[in-house]
Amino acid sequence: MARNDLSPTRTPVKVSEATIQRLPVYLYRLQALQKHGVRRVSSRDLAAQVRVKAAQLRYDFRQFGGFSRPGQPYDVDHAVRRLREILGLAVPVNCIIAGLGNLGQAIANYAQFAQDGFNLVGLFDINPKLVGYSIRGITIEDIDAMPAFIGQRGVQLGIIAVPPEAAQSVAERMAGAGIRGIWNFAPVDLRLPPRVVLHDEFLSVGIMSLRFKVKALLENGGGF
Amino acid sequence: MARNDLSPTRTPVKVSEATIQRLPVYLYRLQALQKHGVRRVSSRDLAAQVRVKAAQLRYDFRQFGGFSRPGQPYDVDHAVRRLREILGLAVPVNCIIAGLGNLGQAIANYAQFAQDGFNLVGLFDINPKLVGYSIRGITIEDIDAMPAFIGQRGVQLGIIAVPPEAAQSVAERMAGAGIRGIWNFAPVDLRLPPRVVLHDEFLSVGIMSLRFKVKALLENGGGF
DNA sequence: TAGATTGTTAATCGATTAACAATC
DNA sequence: TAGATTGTTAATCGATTAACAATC
Repeated sequence: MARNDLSPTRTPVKVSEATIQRLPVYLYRLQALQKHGVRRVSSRDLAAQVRVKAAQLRYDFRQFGGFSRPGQPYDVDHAVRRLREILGLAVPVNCIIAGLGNLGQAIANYAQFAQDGFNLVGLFDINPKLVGYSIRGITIEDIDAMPAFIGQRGVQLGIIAVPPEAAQSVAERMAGAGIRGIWNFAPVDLRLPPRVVLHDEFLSVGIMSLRFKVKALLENGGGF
Repeated sequence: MARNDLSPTRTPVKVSEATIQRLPVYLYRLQALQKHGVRRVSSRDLAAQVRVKAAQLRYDFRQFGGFSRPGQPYDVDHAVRRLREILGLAVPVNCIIAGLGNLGQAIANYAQFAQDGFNLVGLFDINPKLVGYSIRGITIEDIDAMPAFIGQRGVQLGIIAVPPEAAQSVAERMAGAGIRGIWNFAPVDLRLPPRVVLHDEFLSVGIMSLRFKVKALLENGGGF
């Protein structure tokens, strides 16, 4: 493939899940440096701050053509721009939340998302007590209104925070209405057409694996 | 190492992070089968349901001695017991939450945790408007009361849901008071003594990686 | 220039998978 | 028994890392 082909950043056909998960971590750290007025940072320093090896960070960046030139540390502003572009944060997308129990409300109230180009445009629930109630200026509607809303507003991402029993049905309605990606908090293995990207966020997995590691540490005093 | 050494399940010294993260997923699926009255399940079927290869599931189980014998499918009840034991869910642990904004409250209200042996015993916040308020029968106390509380109640796990700026200080106070593990929701790279296990739960990473995958899918029509 | 630092490659490491003997 | 299925090993695959030439 030619070196400078067309658009500033071509997404490589194959990027590992591990790399994808590290990109937002790099971005967060770089934005924190930016806030502190840091202009340039080496792969060694940045990597140490997010607990990865410098070689890994450079290898990750290189998959998108690299962010600098040999001998020159990274320009913080430039790296932030590149990462935001790579992750797609530069172009705002419309999102909706299905399920406004405690977790759904917490997500809806998380203001940071707006800054990263996640436009929350709709909230849906099946509970009549919640329908009509507003969060951050958005009125909760009945879940039956969701499919039409997705089509009309061009909603790309759906967030599922409904109880496990309802998750598959909600996911199917999202997929049927043309949604592109689903961020699923319900501890259920959803079945979806392959054109819809699924990202599971099983919080219980987090605390259970923490507990396993604590147990292992106490038992063998280090390592797992 | 001898085959049947002592306690029913010895935790191997080295279990990969990937395996650790899959154990709770197996457990959830098996519990769902249990609820549906299923008594036995093959590695092939169980693996398909959680979208892993059967060989991987067997390899995961084998790290803890295996859950059955050649020719015999897994006994669902037995596998559930083994997994709960392996993960340490059989022995209840005391947990606290620091930070009761939207996210902290959502976690506090998540009832499922109690069933998995996570006893929520304390809630702490710095905001005087929240102190004194109760969630699920637990009164929110001032964060300054946290260290003594950890020692007195033998709290093992701390959940950090405070703003990023406050996270490092809260984490240090938890660590100083003898906590064993921290489940951190603040998008910050915490520095902790190695005797404290840290599990980061950066929700933004989830939605950002979802967005990246959606973008990649639209650009190259498949693969990443 | 000399020291620092990136991009890049090849070697290493570790996780996944296929294959099959042992067992029900 | 014959078919199904696990435990187990070795082969494969992919991710991480060390090393260094190129460049500032």
